[in-house]
Amino acid sequence: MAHVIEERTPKMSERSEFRTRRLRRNELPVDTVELARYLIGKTVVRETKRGRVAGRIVETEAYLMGDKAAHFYRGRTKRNGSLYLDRGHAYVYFCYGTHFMLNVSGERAGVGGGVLIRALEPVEGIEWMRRRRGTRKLQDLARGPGRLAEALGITRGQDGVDLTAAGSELWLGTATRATGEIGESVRIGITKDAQRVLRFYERGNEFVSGPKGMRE
DNA sequence: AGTGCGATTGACT
DNA sequence: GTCAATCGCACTA
Repeated sequence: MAHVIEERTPKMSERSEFRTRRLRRNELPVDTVELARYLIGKTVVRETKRGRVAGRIVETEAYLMGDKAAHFYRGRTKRNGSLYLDRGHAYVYFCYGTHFMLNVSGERAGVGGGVLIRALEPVEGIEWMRRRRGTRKLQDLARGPGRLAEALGITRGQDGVDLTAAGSELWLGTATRATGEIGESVRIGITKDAQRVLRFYERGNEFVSGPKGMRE
């Protein structure tokens, strides 16, 4: 078995010496909008047999009760049930017949609320992200909700996973470094309740999705 | 049982 | 800039 030894010094984003710890449920705000802000700078970690893939959250959107753009606007259904689990559970939605999207439930059990994770700054397992995504370009690995899910190998199989449970295959971790200033804007790609300011992102971060004006 | 469409992406003019 | 891909699900009947 031949091994290729990387001789150059890895870039900061490729080092796996960062430290992160699984967030406990009682550390998560009990409010979807607060959670959407809180999650900026935190990590999403995916554990597989092959190893760990992780990224730093740089963009989120909140979906609330009474919000026409929310998947649970018309009530609880077979598909959206995970959005009614206690805060910190995964809701994975299959969209356009091609992409999965990762959300984190944001309220107490029985109340609907979700935070869509829209973009990650790759932190660990970058070679695995490249293989899953079929591109080398660091900026395109997890910039956008569909890309992010693909990079982490997330499918409906992860729907309902408790992101705070010990040993879960997918979890939320503490920040690996200081979080920058948080910007706000309207949400991307929706048509109903489109004027509401419920998108949050780390200002100036190159891994945030959307046009230039929505990243600064 | 049939239908319309969506919290996107990548390829192409 | 435009546009097709491609599927499950919720809604109508």
